[in-house]
Amino acid sequence: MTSSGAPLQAPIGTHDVLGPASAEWEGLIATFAQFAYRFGFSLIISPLFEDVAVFNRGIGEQSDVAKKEMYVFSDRSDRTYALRPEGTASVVRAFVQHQPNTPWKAWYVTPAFRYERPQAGRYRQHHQLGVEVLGTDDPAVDVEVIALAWRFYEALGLRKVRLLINSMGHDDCRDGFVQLLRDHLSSNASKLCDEHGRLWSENPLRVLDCKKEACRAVTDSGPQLPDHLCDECREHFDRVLNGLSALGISATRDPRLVRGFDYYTRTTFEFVSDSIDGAQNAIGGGGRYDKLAEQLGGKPASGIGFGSGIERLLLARTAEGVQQVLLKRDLDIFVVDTTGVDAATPIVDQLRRAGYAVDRAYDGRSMKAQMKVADKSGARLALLLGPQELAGGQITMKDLRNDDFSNSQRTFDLSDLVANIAKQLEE
RNA sequence: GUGGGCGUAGCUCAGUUGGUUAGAGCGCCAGGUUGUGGUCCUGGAGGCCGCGGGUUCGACCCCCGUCGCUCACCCCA
Repeated sequence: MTSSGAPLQAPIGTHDVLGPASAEWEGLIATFAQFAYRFGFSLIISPLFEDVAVFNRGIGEQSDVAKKEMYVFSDRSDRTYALRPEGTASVVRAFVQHQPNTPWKAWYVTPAFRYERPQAGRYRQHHQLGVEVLGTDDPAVDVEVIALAWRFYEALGLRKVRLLINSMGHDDCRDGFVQLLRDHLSSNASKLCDEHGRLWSENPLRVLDCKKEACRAVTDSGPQLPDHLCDECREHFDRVLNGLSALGISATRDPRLVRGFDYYTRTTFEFVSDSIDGAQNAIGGGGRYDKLAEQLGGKPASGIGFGSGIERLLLARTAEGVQQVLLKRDLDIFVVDTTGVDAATPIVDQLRRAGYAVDRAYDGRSMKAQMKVADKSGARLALLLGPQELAGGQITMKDLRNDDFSNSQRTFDLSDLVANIAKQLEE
């Protein structure tokens, strides 16, 4: 279990994002930032690790994540921290700590860590982007948060996404339902699947989520969550459903949808991609958490949010064959210098200060070699500096996208450089 | 935590019933006379064949272990 001798590599279940993949990531994140901005959210950056209590009290000590998937560690002063396993708890902790004016709308993009066996669409470090709204329980906010996710997925080109939605109820009605469910499970415990036959009493709601036939049969015949909502919760849920419907967002009610964290109340929802085979088809999810701020030691404040896994969004995009380019980051100019006196450096600096994206070759390679690099860089223009140009105070500009080699370049005085480039790039 | 598949150059992969200097394509580097890219041609660099042990005269190939990758179960993003 040591790393001695073996070549260093990224830890199990983690990966480096580089090359074309990083451009896709950059585009995805930029797109989300744009949507968050349009919807009135501001970016929040909070610590990657928190006092372990933030997560234990947040997502629930009985949840699988808290029990066996968290990266917990002690620092040199023996404080116990955990790497964030999800995005919401930290944001709510920050809300409690700083007490910003409400409603408070924050968006984030962050790594999340869970100690699990990796497989397709599941990693020990994955990345989420999401939003949280605190300080209001207006159903219009539920609708807005879901709509943000929905419109974002649309912008990514995803078409095979389904929205599943449920209401967990609030305090009393939820607790009442759990009691009924507990009674039902208790008298049918022998019929449950192996795992839940043993564990149902720890967290009865989880049994609803079990996909095994045995558990399904038992829960089908038992109490149903939607039948036990109080009048207020029912009205809230109806307003959410109506609001979505008014926006043309179709939601499928799923009474079994309880989600993995204990903090959810009322609205819960999940986005699944029908293009992804296998179990990792949830590309996003979220819900309302009206007690979480209190659980983290703050004043009562309602909240709702959603998070989406970047890796799974990309998986879904690939599965759907989406070719859409989200972000173009082509270079404007590539500078080739064969003068031997590094004439490129001040030119490159001048052009970058003028706002152009500029790169150059290094190591004094041959003009042919530098031109090949220029070609591969994707730059629109190449600037050539050789002994001839140097002697005459000139520079040669070549349009790399012009197929006609003989007519693709011209030489002019260095003092006319920026003006000529501006003109050329306009075309 | 449990099970299946796989680990040969930077990447994708060949490698004949175990037999001598381990190959290809792509990429990379250098050339193809006079300072110029995308096609083409030539040459070159680059591999403890994941790691350790075993069987054998001899192992990339067979056996065991180990590490890693991958897929699935569980759960989730």
